Amino acid sequence: MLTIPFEEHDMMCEPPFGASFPRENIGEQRKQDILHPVPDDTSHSETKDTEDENSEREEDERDVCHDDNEHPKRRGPRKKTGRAERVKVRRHEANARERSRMHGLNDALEGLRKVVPCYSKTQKLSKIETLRLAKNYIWALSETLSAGKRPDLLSFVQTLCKGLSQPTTNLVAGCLQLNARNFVTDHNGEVAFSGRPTYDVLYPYQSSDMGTPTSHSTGTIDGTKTFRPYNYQGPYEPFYEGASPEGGSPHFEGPLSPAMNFNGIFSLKHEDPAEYGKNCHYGMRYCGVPTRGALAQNSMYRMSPDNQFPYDLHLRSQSIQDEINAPFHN
DNA sequence: TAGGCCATCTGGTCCT
DNA sequence: AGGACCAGATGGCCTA
Repeated sequence: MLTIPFEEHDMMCEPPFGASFPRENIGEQRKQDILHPVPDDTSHSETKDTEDENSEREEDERDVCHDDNEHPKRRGPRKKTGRAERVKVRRHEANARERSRMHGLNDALEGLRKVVPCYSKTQKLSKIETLRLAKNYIWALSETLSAGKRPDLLSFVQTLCKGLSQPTTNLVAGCLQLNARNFVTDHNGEVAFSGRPTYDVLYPYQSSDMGTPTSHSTGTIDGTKTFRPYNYQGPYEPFYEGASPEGGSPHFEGPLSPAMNFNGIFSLKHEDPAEYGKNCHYGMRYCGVPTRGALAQNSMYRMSPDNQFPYDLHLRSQSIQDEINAPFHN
């Protein structure tokens, strides 16, 4: 606890150490101190803690103490103490830099949280889970691109949840409107699906019957839908034969495709509406929102018959929606 | 209360 | 010398 303000250093530049000297460089507070000096006796009642707190300024003040001829004042035995204080000052500065650095790191991590499939302001992913999910997400998207066809949702989710804790798995599944109870993370971090397939719920428009939607995106997995038997040999399976997100990068045949704009591929189910559109260009439950260039005739992303996104699309603005819909009106 | 997560401090190492 | 980066230690907070 401070017992006195930072006035102790005055003694270093005033008698008996030397005569008066120019004070052009002192701050406003310093000037105030000069105008309203602290009684001398207070400096003698200073505690050790106070000395520590004052050390930084004291050291700086010593450095600028000069006599009228600009010669450094004699510091005598205080020099050793000053060196120690200098070290302490540097330590404080290093601590501040370290804090700042970690804040920057955390800011970047927060940015990462906002672009991985599951983001919630109220239920934040931990740092490690954010990194794991991001890695899995990149992996899953890479697999999708390399497979060149619509991803199998459950495989996709399994990939996303690989190595994640059960709570995070639940959160991801919840964000995708899947029944979290159906995804169980075992002790190896593998995610097993133990429920009914939800394929049709989230892929209402099959490639073979694009014009005959079988369900609506807002359907629930427990609803009375006609489910297509889940095929675990999804597009990722070949890559999981000895490979996984825990291993190396997926094998790509031929040149890598330019990254598609998957920003906002998943909805932010737990996010406040106000934040919903702010963090993603296009928020949706489960639907890639390719950019103009990415959406081709053979796109893996299926459209409803009226060329509108079938998956409960939430757009940040009408202009964005227009931008998305534009390619499909051509 | 134990365990997980986090922020912060701290000392060491490497680099400029 | 000083800054960036890293990892270990520590204590606080929260939750099951």
